[in-house]
Amino acid sequence: MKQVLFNIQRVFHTSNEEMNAIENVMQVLFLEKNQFFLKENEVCKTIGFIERGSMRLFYETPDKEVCNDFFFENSLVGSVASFLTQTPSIVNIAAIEKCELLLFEYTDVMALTQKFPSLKTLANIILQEQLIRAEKREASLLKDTPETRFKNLLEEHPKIFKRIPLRYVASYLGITPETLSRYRAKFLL
Amino acid sequence: MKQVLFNIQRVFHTSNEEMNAIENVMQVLFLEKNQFFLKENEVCKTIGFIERGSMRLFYETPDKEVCNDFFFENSLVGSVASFLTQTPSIVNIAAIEKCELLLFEYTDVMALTQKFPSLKTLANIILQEQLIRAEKREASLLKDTPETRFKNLLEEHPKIFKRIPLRYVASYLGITPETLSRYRAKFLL
DNA sequence: TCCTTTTCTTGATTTGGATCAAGTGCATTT
DNA sequence: AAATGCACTTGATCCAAATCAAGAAAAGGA
Repeated sequence: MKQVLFNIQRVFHTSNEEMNAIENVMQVLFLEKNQFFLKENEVCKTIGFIERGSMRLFYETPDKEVCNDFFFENSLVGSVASFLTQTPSIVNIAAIEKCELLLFEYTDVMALTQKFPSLKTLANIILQEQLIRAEKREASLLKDTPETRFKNLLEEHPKIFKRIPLRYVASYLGITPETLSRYRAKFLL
Repeated sequence: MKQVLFNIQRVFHTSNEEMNAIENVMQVLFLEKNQFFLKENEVCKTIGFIERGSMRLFYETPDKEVCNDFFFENSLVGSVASFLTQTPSIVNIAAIEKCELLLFEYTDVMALTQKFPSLKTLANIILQEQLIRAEKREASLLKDTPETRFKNLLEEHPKIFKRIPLRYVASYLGITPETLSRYRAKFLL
């Protein structure tokens, strides 16, 4: 069984019937490095779970790309805002490494949660996690210095530095690659 | 009838039965200037609609307060993340001006949306707005310079400069009061 | 009202990170 | 193995905003 499904069952104790229903609507998608999952102004029609690989969420601006988030195995990927409202996305999402994704169509997700109210809990938890993540990130961008953000990221998600090109990490921290390089030197990384 | 209820009905065409149900569980709360609505580490047990007044959402840090958002008439106030999960909040919310709020308990909201599925649409829209707001703010904090953020805020929400003490606005923009003061002078405000 | 306190402004100085500019290391291709 | 192109590092300079330091102006309180 797919890793993600296994974890869903382990955490949410979904019934066999529910698991079957989920598996029936699920699609598998492979993405090559740098391939897009979602482009700005497109509606996010499917939500994905990452089985293997890593992705990044970013904004295009006239002069640069701004990287806003990273996704790894076992996490949800997509613009929750665009998916829920079925309106054009303001963000882009692309693969950093080769990825294997499990996809769920909007209509299928709605039908599933309609049929199995208990799955709504799962949907709600996902939503809440997004909100909490956004709240924390907003706070960090306002109250922490770039150097503090670097140290926090290093402590909380050291694997990011192993798997993600540093220019994306720099963008995520809101600094230039040069500054990130200097922080790394300073902290003997 | 309360302004907020009037607007809900106008936008969502809620039935009389639904409006009565809403009014029955609704409580009114008056807050004095600087009074807290929600403190860090408390669970956000009620969600409020502002009938009159203004409020701010902020974080405490060892050396300073960081203001993250403002609320005015006709908007929802509370930590959506804490309210939905019924877990301790990481933010504080307090009145800036005298406020009149309409309160809804968590259990009442759940019961209402259970009984009237159409009200879920309303709840979902509120949630989506939060997500979109957070997404945009995150993007702005990463990609815009402080001066650009100032100009955007001035254009989109000029009333903030009229009603909110400038030190809170500075904090919201992620700058010092001195810098905000200089921007204002520069743009002849 | 006057007095106190807080908030906002203005000026001088400092500083952290950006920018500009080479250079180094690594992978991919030929 | 040489050549080409990226990604990253390192150094020098510059600049926007922070900090430090007085004042001026508003807001509250007696």
